[in-house]
Parts: sequence; C-alpha cells; structure tokens
Amino acid sequence: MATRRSEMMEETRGKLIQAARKAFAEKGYASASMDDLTAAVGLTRGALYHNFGDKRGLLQAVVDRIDGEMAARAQAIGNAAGDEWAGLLAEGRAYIEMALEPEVQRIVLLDGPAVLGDPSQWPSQNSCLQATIAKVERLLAEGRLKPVDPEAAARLLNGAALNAALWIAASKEPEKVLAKALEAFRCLASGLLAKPG
Amino acid sequence: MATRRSEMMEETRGKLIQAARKAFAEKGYASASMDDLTAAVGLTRGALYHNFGDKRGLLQAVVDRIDGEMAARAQAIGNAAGDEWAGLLAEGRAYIEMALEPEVQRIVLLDGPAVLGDPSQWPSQNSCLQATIAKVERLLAEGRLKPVDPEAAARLLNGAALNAALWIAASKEPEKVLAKALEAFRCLASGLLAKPG
DNA sequence: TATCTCGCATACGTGACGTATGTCAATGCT
DNA sequence: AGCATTGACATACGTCACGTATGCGAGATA
Repeated sequence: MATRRSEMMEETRGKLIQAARKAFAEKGYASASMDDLTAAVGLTRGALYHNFGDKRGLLQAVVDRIDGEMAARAQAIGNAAGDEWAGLLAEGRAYIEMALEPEVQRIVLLDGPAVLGDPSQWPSQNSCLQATIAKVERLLAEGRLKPVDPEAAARLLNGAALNAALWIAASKEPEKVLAKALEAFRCLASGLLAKPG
Repeated sequence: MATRRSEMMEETRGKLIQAARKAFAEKGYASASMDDLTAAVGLTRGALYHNFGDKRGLLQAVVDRIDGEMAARAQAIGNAAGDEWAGLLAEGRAYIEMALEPEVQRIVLLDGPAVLGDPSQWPSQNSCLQATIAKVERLLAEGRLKPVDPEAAARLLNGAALNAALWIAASKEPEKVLAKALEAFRCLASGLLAKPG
C-alpha cells in the first residue's frame, strides 16, 4: 500500500544518486563502472538510463545535490555571523573547509568542470557563488568596500579559496597550511575594504 | 642523411605531442581517439605506447610542454616591468590572458587536474606558480608587503586569476568582463601591500 | 477481466584502450 | 664484408564499458 509508482521512482533515483556519489568520489568519474554502481543498490543500467539519460546526467544530478548542500551550509554560516564583513570571511573559510572533503574535491571541483563544463553555467547556478555575491552587494551598500564589481570580487574570492583548498588537501600538514592560507585570504580580502582594517 | 635514430625518435615524439595537443584541445581528453590522433600524423598507436607508455603519459607530455611555454611567457612579461609590484600585477594579467586560450583551458585547467591529479604535484612544478612565488619573495625582501607566507599568497593570487579567466572565457562580453576582473584583481592584490597603494 | 502504461531488466552492437607479437632498418662485432 | 642484435614501430587481439533496442511484469483504467 501507499507505495505509489512515483514514490518508487523517487526512491530509485535517490539510491542511484547515493551510489554514484560514493563511486564517483572513490574511483573518479571516468573509472566508475555503471554496472558496478547500479548493482551495488540492486539495480541495473536499465534503471539508470531510464532515470538520467546517460552517465553525464547522473553526474549532473550528483553535483546538483552536493552543490545544494554546500550552499545551505555556507548560507547558514554566513547568517550566523552578525557582522557582514565577518560573515564574508567566515564564508570564505567555510568554502575552503568544504572543499577539503575528498568527495567535494573529486566530484564538484575536478570531474564536474571537466565533464559538465563551466560551473557558473550549471543549473545549480553555483549556489556558493550566489551567496558570496549577495554578501558583497550588501557590504557595498553599506559603503564598506571600494567600488568594485560584486560578481568579479565574489568570483576571485571563491577562486582564491578554491585554490587554497586544493593546496591544503595535497599538503602533508593540513593544519599548518590551513593557517597560512586563511591568513593570506584575510590579507587579500582586506584589499577590498574602503578603509584598511 | 644524418637522420640518426634518436633524432627520428624526437621527431616522432614531437609529431605525436603536436597532434595530441590539437586533439585534446578540440575533443577533450576522454573523447580523443588514439587511433585518429596517431593516424593524423601518419603513425599508429604502436608509436604512442612505445614513446609515452599510455594515454595519460601523452597528456602529461602535452601539459608539460604547454606549462613550459606559459612559464616562459610569464617570466618574460614579469621581467619586462621594471618595478616588482607592477611586475606581479602584469604577471597576473598575463596569467589571466593565457588562461583565455581554449587550448590552455581545456588541457591544462580542466582535463589536466582531473586526469593527472593536483597540478602542484606535476613534474613541470606548475612553473607559473614558481615564478609568482619568486616575485612575492622579492617584494617581501623589499618590505613592500605585509608579512605573509609567499607560497600562500602566490597560490591564492593564481587561484583568483584562474577563476577570472574561466569566468571571462564563459562570458559573452569578454572585454567588459576582463576589465571588471582586472580591476577586482588589483583590489585584492593591494590587500597584500604593507601601505595601501 | 482485458488492456494499457511504465518502470526496469536483459541482450546486443560499437568503439576504444592496452598488450603481445611480428617486422624491418640501423648498429656493432669479427 | 657478413652476421647477430637492438630498438622503433606496425598489426592483431582480448577486454571492457557505454548506450540502445527489446521484453517482461505489476499496477492503473475502463
């Protein structure tokens, strides 16, 4: 009872996305076998091609889900800080820390762009970027920043944070490197301030 | 005459690298067929696997070559500017502009990291990064920067520039966006200065 | 109850990678 | 000079994964 077909469908999609998330993170997109992946949740490739069209479609779905989760976390952290400027820095830190998770790195930062193309064109609209842009615009309205294009500033900040994350992830002393990176990030970001803080 | 075997070898390697450069740039790493690629220069896969081991080896060789060219250009531009700080900014601009070339974008920035792993671990040592680090260290020695870790600063600067390039490349008005990005880049970079310029 | 729909399994074709084997020219030794 | 050896490259094959076409069974519909 109550197991309607659409609910079955949703459950199947969920199971496939979850399995793909694991497989893509562990083996990488190219080396992940669709046969293994689907068998891991008791299905076959038929279900996959029925629900997602092709392998890329599945990756897109996985990326959308992860991106959504990241946006939620970033927004929560940004809103937690009372001060807007502190919020921006906290968001940068959060972004760096999220990008430290192997799953995020492999799927969203490496295979995602290579397979799906430029992240800023994704349906999920690079939610983190949107959040950062919003924060920069609010700071601009308060007159606390030099006159600068909000999108440009947000993109460069995110880019800096991203590279910091990749650096930290590859390093042997993540904590030390994290400290250095955060310090440098604060320095760079302070270049945006109208009056140096 | 004088066609010694080592010279033949070098010529073969060169032809393969050149063909791969074209194929990888146009079709992407995954979709580039080794059969087509080698046939385009009158060879077969045999030559390829003999010279480069596997498909990844060929990509590595291509990346190394492009990376080397980029480093040479960046160094030339950096040295051309008399002032160190101006040199750093010029280098950032050069990096952004180089990353605008589709070949660089596709091969070095997208497929490269996805297939070969973290760029900073590449044999070519991410030559651009090394150049930037050197410049930052010189500026530090001159006391013109806040005390900051040179590698951290260089990595974040490069990351910002990289994201700027990807943004510009995906945009419909590259010139306008380039201007915005460069302005934002100057702002961010000025955050490193000991006394705001 | 008969039929229709639809979610999914199964079987097949295609294309690409990597390897094992063969061939031919250039070099070294006697 | 004549023969053996090395090494660069071609060729043929095995394997594997993707995507498609077809088939089946359960629930919806009348």
